[in-house]
Amino acid sequence: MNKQVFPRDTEVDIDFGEMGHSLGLLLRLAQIRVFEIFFEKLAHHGLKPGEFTMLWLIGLNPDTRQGDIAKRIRIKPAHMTKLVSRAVDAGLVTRLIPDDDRRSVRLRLTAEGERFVADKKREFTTYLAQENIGLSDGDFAELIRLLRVFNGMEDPK
Amino acid sequence: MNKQVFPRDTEVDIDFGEMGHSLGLLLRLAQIRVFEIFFEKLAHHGLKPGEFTMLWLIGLNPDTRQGDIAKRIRIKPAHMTKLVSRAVDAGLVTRLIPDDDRRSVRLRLTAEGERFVADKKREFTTYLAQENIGLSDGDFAELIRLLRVFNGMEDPK
DNA sequence: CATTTTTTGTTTACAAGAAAATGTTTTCCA
DNA sequence: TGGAAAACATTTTCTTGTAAACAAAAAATG
Repeated sequence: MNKQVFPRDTEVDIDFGEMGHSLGLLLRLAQIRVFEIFFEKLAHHGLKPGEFTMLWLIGLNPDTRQGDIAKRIRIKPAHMTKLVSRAVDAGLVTRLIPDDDRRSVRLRLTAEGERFVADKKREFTTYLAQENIGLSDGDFAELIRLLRVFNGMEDPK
Repeated sequence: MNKQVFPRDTEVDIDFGEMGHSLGLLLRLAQIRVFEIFFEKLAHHGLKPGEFTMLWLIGLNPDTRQGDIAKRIRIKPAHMTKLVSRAVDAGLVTRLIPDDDRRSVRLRLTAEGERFVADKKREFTTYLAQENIGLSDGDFAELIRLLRVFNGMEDPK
């Protein structure tokens, strides 16, 4: 139930020195941790985090240009093309090329895509259960808040 | 100096919904942000974050097995081999194969490597100056603390 | 001891993602 | 208007990192 928080493997006891407080390194380690939990709990859906996020955003913002979606989640246009193609192939998304600007591509979920996102939504937003993260509710909320400020998504309180 | 007068950067105002509080997404966005600042300020050294971190750890923990270093910073053995080879080619690191266990590879910095790390250390630990991150000193410290707890590197206060 | 199993690192094949080049369509402006 | 520039998405090419197979050495086992 209460997973071990620190001794992940055979503790090798290597000194990080000041690097142990490097934001870049800490973010990387945290992200790997989240990935592990994600795949451990949600791998059976055959989706990767970014893929679900994209579907989610398309669902919330139908008929948005794919480039705008990409910009928002910081993925490159080239990569976005691939993700969208796969989602289209999977029957979850459709492309619409509007007549008033035939350069752009607008996206929306298919009926199946809507169903897919609705079905999975709960699981994908709650896979980080408290027992896995070693943070109190308050600390968890504070971590989210600070990251949001850092990312310019929220004003400091 | 201020905003563009012309319709630049058409901020498209895309709704994240609950995803805007997803730890995974927030970590990813934060990491991209840190990378950008890193390359903006330190690209001229021709080093990537992970490469410097590896040198740093070898310096602090001489004669450690390369696999143990890799484990600590969560990079895969295959990738570690490449990083070490490059560092050896660059004359910054030497491999030692101890007689008592000839499977393992121990690493240490060369004199040049020591000099390199010492020279760059300050810049690599302070590139995230306050103007760049939008967090107060207190919030920044708290963010570091929470990430350390999340990563099992520190007990909750 | 002899042989099986485990540990450790390397090599090879591949996938994810980014940069650069390309092809359209639209906008700008002389 | 008509040509140049910009906006978008895609295709191609490259880098980075991973997984899987492999090789060498050490430990375990009977």
